[in-house]
Amino acid sequence: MTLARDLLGRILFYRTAGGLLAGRIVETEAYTGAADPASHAFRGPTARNTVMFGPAGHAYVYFSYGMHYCLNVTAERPGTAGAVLLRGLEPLAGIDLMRAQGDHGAASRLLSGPGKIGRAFGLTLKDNGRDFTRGPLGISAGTPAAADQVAVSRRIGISRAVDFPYRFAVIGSRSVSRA
DNA sequence: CCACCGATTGCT
DNA sequence: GCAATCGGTGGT
Repeated sequence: MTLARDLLGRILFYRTAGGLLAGRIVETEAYTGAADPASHAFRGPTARNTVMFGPAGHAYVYFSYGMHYCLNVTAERPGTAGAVLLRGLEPLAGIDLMRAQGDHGAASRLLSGPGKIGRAFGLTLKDNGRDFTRGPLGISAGTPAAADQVAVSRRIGISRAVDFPYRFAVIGSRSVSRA
């Protein structure tokens, strides 16, 4: 849970063949396990959510609505499910490469949503399970968001556990998926 | 094997 | 407000 808040302000990067892609994390959501009906891990381990039950600091990527790939950072120790969905980032590097994926909107909106992050970064299931401390995907320190810059609210797009205050966003950022 | 439905997005 | 699009999941 604390990871979701702590990731705000940090830098997600991806070293691709074409160049470096990077963005400042400004919106996240926490998902846990058996105590969280909205989590993919709620009903226990399955082929899809295996990574959520593994060690912290790995990428849990899932295919959504038949067309989007969404990225999470695992948050707990082996055996305990937990992940943080990255929902919004402010583009920092590789904006031209992100646009090459087909989104030609304003730069500040290229990564304003979990599906958009997957699209701009070219994420697929090949990225599922990647270690953020090793390999092309990583997270660097950045400048952590101050407590008074963080808004806590309900998660978006779920139908169960709708009142859990597990969404964290940097106040005022134009790269947050929605107000 | 089959039917349901979603941690979304973009257009009407 | 709603269609697009399809694999994961759970029940028959």
